[in-house]
Amino acid sequence: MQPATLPAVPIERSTRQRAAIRDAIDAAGRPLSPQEVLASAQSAVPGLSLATVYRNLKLLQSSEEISVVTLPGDSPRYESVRHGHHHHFQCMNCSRVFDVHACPGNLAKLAPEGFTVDHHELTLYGRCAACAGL
Amino acid sequence: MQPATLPAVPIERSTRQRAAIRDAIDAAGRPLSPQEVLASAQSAVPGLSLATVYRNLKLLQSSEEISVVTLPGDSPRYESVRHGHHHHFQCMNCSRVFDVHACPGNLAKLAPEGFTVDHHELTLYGRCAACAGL
DNA sequence: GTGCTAATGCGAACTCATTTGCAATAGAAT
DNA sequence: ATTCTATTGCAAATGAGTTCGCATTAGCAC
Repeated sequence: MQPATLPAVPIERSTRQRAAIRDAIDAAGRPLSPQEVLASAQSAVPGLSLATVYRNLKLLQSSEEISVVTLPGDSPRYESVRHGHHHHFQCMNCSRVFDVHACPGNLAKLAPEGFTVDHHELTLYGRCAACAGL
Repeated sequence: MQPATLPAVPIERSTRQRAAIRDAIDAAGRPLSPQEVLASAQSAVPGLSLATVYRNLKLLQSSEEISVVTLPGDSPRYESVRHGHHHHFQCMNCSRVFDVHACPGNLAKLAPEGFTVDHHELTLYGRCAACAGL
């Protein structure tokens, strides 16, 4: 099930924490888990807490700056909404998730008779460039 | 991450409960959640408990009779190993999962340079035949 | 600078799927 | 029928991820 898009709600104030979280996600170029966001944003704001990461992930979704990426059997990742339609690759060694800017397309015809297809998710599994030799 | 295939372990005894669980999954023709397995198998064994469903799902995996289906952002489903390589469709209305016996194929080339692709998962989302009109 | 209150950090609390301890039940070999 | 122990049902316990209460801090409008 895909999360319904929340109505865009303005964010009241700008804080160092929020900026660090937003920057971490924008800079990553791949979907980050809350833990990865925390680790990355803590280099800008050392005292940053995981609760604040979660609160801001929710706010940034509401303000339509980031979107959720759910992969099979794994907890959600977050990425900038800038990336258009694309898919994901998960490394079987390091578990990191990468963007795949390609799409087989025209998948609606794969569905059984009488089914309507709204969207799709494709996940590739294998070794990322860094883990390929291991 | 894909679960490693466990070494096949023989099941010791045959019980009404296990037979009902196996039958429910074989008859479904689509991946069932533990709750769905419970509901279906309870028509054969009214007193069946969810703990027994979980225990048998694990056993039937070990004996390589069923396999796990993990969908983005949802808990695992189970299906008979008989089905070969295929994909899934999840209804956005009733959340049920159906098999899609088709595959876009040749997805390895979608991955970034230096990445190796081992396997893939594709999930279609939309309305199943029963929910299409709603 | 002052005041208002959104936002934060902390730890406790919660959710929900799954697992486990234990006494009772029931396959199946004898 | 007897025995051995795998299996079951129940309820309590787990575990990972996420949320919440509350006192404190810090944007930002004035």
